Amino acid sequence: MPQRLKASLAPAVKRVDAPRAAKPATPQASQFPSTAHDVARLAGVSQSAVSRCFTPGASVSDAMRQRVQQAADTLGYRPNLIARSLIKRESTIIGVVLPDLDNPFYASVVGRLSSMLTETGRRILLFRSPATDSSDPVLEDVLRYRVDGLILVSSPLSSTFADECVRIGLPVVQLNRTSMRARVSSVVGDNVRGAARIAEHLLRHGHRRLAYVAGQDGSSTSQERENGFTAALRQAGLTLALRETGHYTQDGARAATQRLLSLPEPPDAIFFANDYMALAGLSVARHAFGADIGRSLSIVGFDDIPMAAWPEFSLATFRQPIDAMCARTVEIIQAQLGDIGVAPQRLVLPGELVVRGSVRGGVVDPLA
Amino acid sequence: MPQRLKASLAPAVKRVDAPRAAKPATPQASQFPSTAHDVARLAGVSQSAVSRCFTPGASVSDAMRQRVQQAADTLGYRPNLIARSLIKRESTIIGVVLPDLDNPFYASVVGRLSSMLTETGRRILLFRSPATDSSDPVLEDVLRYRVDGLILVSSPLSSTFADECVRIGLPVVQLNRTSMRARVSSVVGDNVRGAARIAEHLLRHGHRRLAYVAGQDGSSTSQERENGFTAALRQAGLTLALRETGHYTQDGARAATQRLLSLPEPPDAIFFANDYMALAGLSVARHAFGADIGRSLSIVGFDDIPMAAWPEFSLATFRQPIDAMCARTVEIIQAQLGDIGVAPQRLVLPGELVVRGSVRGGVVDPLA
DNA sequence: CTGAAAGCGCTAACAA
DNA sequence: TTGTTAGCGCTTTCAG
Repeated sequence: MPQRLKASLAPAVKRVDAPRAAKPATPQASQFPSTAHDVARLAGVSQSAVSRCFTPGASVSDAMRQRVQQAADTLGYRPNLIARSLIKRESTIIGVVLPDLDNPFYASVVGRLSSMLTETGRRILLFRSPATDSSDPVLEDVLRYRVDGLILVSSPLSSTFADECVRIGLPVVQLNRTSMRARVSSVVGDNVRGAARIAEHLLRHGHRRLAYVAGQDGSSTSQERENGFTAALRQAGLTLALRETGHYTQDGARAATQRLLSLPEPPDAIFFANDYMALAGLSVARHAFGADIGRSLSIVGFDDIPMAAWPEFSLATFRQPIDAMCARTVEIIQAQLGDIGVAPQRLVLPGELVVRGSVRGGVVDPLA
Repeated sequence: MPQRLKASLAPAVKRVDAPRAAKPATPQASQFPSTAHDVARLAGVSQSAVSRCFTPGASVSDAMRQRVQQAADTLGYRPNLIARSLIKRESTIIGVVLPDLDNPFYASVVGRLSSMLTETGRRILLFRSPATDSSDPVLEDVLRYRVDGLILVSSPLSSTFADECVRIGLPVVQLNRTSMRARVSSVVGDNVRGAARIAEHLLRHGHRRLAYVAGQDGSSTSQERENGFTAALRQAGLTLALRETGHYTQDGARAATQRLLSLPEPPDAIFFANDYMALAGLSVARHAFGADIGRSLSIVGFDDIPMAAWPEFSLATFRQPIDAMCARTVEIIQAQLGDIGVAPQRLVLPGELVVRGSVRGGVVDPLA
């Protein structure tokens, strides 16, 4: 609501109860939200009394509360949280930065975070981090809003920026990503172990020519999964045969799959850095290359998004404990909110290998 | 950043340049964001000069700009948008209310809205509307944040609340939903026509026992689609054979599909109120009932989310112009922001029937 | 219990 | 061009 008629500034002499800017004759026409002052005037009480009536633990007489309540109702008064946060130094809004809402995993994360944060009266202010560039400019922007906390979903964080957040006492949590250098809390699934479990399963079922489709180079998540995967291969005396990057997009995954399967010696198993890519890859492999998924070609993802379980895909994957991850994230924010300077936590939550029909040895859906 | 040490309030005598609250000895420990005042002091200029340096069109000398810039840099100063919005009466934040981020259509909408709004420096404050109850309590909450505009994605809006928004001059747009009574702008696809096109196609290909799986009763979108569908049937001398409600959820859609296909005389075609439900329904029909999709049973959705085109589903649908819908929505917000009291618009954007393999007469993917 | 007054960090007249 | 000043709407001492 920008262009409110500018009230002609009062002269140097202070005028208590100065009349507000002239309002249009028609009362229903563009008015503006009424203020505590308006309510106070109507109720014939002080403005601070009004404030108290809207403050949980304040001591107000019943009579006062009545008067104020009624005046507030007739004026449609709603406390201005912007003004409140200025003085309370607490905005009740949490900045959430994420790369992409099209990935169901992220969408689900945001939904859960929103629900959980709402329980303590907080809201999400949404920001998108650029896929490739540094997200520092975005974060710079977030800070201007004086958010109470910052959650970076799968988004990068420079250590200088992390330091800045520490300096100003802003709780920050990286979710589904970490930074080696940045001294901030993070909550991630057990990427190394999960990827190793996947590799072991693949090896156990006779796969020898394995490919990895990375997400974004530079993403800790993708790197850890790759590390866990290749480490397990190494342990078996093997190496990663092929490697592509899908940029965490479905287009990227399709292109990567196409390149892999067009090779003279294509892989006999592909591990994608997440389900979102794996689904796209699986689909292309099956329909564009006629691959016999789960037999001549095994496909595995990571996350266990709902669609992975659909019989159309029956995608083997490593389940991330998404609920727990979100819960822990919110808890860390709360904890740091209450007690500044608590040491940053780096949580690694266990997941679970989910073997399905897209890999050898997987349970084929009896209904398929 | 709540518990800044409360500065002991200054005595009645006004003290210019009053010292701030004592800061911890360790400068890197919990400090707080520096203010324009801090910068001014360090640079040896007035606080308003600092403000000017961060105001695009202000007249500031180069010397001044230099001094201030440097001081600001060393202090890591960032203008407090909360404070700014208080005086500018403009928060640069847009409230977005939506029921569910799990539906890819909504997720995509939010992503696009976010991108488009970001171009004019606005951010999204996210709210979830309850699926069933009135969303008025949520909206009540939104208003406390003094958002510059309000976008309701597929969410209900009472006329009393709509009036309230008009009264306070808040731009509101309903996206993918309308209210008969509420006097607010809305942007929707051509639900009636789209549904009619779907019915016509189905009838033309010999279907006679048609079912509709509604979204949410009370949702204008679901109702319009049903109306368009049944109207087209009526025109052909038919009526809707069966009707279920899927509550816009995949579980609901699966249950509805199960009920329909368990009937002694199951439908030969099912029209789901959106793709999100249709995909789930299609999957269940195929795998749990062995339905021959696109032959003995046709399935159609609405929206044309990306997955509908995947060969696994090849879901026939009516494409909603999601980009245009988001763009129009943002434009309306902008327009009302600039000129209060413009008449509410009710846009109905044309869509396009997308015939695919899930219906008779559909193109079967050659690669399938 | 209530009101007066100060001020959160900022912008915007206005005067110099 | 720059500094002074008066608030934006609210919370919070501090008196009474």
